[in-house]
Amino acid sequence: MDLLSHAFGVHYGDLAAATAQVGLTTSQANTLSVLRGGPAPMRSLAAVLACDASNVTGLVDRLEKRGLVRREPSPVDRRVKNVVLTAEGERTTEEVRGLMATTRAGLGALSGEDREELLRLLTAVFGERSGGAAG
Amino acid sequence: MDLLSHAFGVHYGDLAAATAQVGLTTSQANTLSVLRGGPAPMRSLAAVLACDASNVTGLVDRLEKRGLVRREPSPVDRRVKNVVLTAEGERTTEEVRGLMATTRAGLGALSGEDREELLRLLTAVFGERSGGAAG
DNA sequence: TATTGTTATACTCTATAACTATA
DNA sequence: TATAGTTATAGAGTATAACAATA
Repeated sequence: MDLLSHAFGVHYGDLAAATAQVGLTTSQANTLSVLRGGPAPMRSLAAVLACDASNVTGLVDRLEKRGLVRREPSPVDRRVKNVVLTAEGERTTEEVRGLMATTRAGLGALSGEDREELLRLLTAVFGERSGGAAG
Repeated sequence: MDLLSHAFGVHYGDLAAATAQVGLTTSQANTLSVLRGGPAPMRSLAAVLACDASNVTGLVDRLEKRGLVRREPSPVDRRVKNVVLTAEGERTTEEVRGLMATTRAGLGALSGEDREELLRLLTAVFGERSGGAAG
């Protein structure tokens, strides 16, 4: 358990460094990561991000101000606003993913077998991965 | 990598839930966790927690206000204040550890062999664990 | 009536810069 | 001069409560 905590701490450091490198917070990067799966209403974002809806307003405000996302009115429900990645938002999202993929050298050093084994064990403990929600 | 992010997200949720259950934030719990290894000057805390020293002031302020830690003047350097866990601080720290140990059912369901294997792989990727710093 | 998104408010975390007491 | 801790300030994340528009 202590080892798990340590691993998570290291990973969080990796993530914070990668996102800071493109001028984002981890929450902002996480939001972009969710939107990589397609547009989502504010309310859905709040559910996936496991935070209050009022929080998403500010989060999207800041991302929108940087031109990374865009609010679009829903064609079917005038209460709803869909949040969409802009072209620059997509680019930035992939940039963070690229940084994360190359940061942790130890992961690349694993043999194919070991990597599969790690995947199996993590899935057994933490369940299936669903979207791209990073944390 | 997506799987790693997912696992970390789940683990962070576990940690946030466990700490919230005793009325702490993850940063506060993390601070207590570090102090479990013994008293530490404000400056050392900042180094271990990887944050600015000014930050630690507020962090310790709030923990002290709740009676979980205590500031003690260093006998050898009058500039230094050592932060020490109080009895209640120790109790709370162990409570969080207990909650974390029992929360993730999948971990307990692993065989002894699998657990050793997971330990080996995580160490290979993220390095040795040092203290009890959770994150 | 219920739901979506927003605003107002408050607390925590975080960093930078300036300050004090001490070394 | 340099270091330890604090304070002032600011921005970001977070939650609760109240609100307008829409369903």
